[in-house]
Amino acid sequence: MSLTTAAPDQPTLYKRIRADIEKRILTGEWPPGHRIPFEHELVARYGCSRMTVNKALSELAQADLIERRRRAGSFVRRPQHQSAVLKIADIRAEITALGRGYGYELIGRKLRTATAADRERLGVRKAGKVVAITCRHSADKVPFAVEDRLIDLSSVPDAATADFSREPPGSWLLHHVPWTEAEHTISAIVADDRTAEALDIAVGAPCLVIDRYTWRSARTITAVRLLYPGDSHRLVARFKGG
Amino acid sequence: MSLTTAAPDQPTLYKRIRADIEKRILTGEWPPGHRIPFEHELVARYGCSRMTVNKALSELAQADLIERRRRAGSFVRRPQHQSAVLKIADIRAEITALGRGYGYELIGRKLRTATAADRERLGVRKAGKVVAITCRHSADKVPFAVEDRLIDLSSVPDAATADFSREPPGSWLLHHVPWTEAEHTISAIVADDRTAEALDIAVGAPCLVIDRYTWRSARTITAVRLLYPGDSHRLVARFKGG
DNA sequence: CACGATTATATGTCTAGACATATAAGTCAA
DNA sequence: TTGACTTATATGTCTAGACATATAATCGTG
Repeated sequence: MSLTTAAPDQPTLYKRIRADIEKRILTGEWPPGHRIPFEHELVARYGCSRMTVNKALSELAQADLIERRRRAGSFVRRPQHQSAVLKIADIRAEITALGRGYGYELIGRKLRTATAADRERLGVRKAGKVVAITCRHSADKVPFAVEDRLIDLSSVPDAATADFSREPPGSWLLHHVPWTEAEHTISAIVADDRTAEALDIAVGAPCLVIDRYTWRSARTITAVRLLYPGDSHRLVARFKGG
Repeated sequence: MSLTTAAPDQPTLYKRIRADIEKRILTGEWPPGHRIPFEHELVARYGCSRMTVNKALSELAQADLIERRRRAGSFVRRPQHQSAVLKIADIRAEITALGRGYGYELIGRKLRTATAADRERLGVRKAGKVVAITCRHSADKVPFAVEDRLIDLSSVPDAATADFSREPPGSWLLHHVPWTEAEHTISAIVADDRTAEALDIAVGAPCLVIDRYTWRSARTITAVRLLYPGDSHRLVARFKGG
């Protein structure tokens, strides 16, 4: 072991500049609207080139913490309170992350020409073929969620022959259709007879509903409705901003 | 009007490079795991300096579309399906965005020393002062949501004297406490007597519940519970990734 | 063959310039 | 006072280099 103290593992300069400024914004020292120092002032303060401070400021602008205006300068933005990052994990991953045993059960699978209701659910015009799947996810043998899914076979032909009796359709799609976009709608209902039975809860008990509609470059892939017992399941979203 | 066609307003070079690569990833031409060309290859292809392609690749890495490994290269990442951006707007903004008339009504306001229940809800140890507020938001005179809020006065002393009879506490806090962090929990319940009356729905009807806990550099600010009629209100989240 | 040392290489960061461009601010005329 | 024109300036992008650093691949040795 050397006698000289090892230098603390300093982050790179541009990261330090970014962190310095971020701290002042987050603590309120530089409130919304405050003009942060010009690039050339930061260059002087940190003794580096403009590209270095530019990289720091560009990243802050990308994170929506500051707004950069030509000729005017860079300004602290007002907090962006309207968006939160909601973690919607794969159900299997969610359950195993809780340290519980994952169980999957296929309840029904039908291959059919899309009905009017199917077409509306998938948001398509043409009456192509679809697969309708109903299944149940459980944690330690206790029902965790029931899934009701429609897959558009004109976009994912392979789904017609996939074996969903072992593998959940969500996982299968994840590995066969990369980089989709999706829209989630969250609502609440009370359990009807069928739902109550599937989830092993009382009729009239609250259920949290997640409807997910997934597409890939303007092509519909799948529409899924997930029903969770409302008093047990909780979705947690964290975000930054007022 | 000139006879020469105006040049299309080209984006800058690094943006074009980024878009080119992004397109190949999103269309599946370069699937997850695919090694994208080395920086020096892109330099040759686009006839620019390395800093330019580096900027494009760095942004793709920041967006989690690619992973960069020293000595090995840059690789297309697997889709990050687990996070969605959930828009949780200010209720007033949400209602006016729907083109409906916003209404606000203060139901109750109490200033008290934190009870044990208050302390647990706020996640604090000490029994300081708090304000408890109950209010209702409506759209075109129809109840839209009821709010039940607790504000920690040791963090936000001004809230003790703020007038919440006209301004909703959410808006007030937004303008007085910038850049907080928050955690949302979403669940479902059925309406009890009081909730049913406040929302003008039937007892036993489903309600969507959002619990939001807000802090600022380790200091609790506020805890709020929002109750929405479950069959009418819908939260929409969009995201990218499988 | 297993394992440690060496080397090659792709990315990470940085510099000291350059020109482009949007726009705030100033100037001047109607 | 108002509107049109000019100018100054901060940011946006880019270059052609440089050295640092992590690590995949290779080489040597026991």
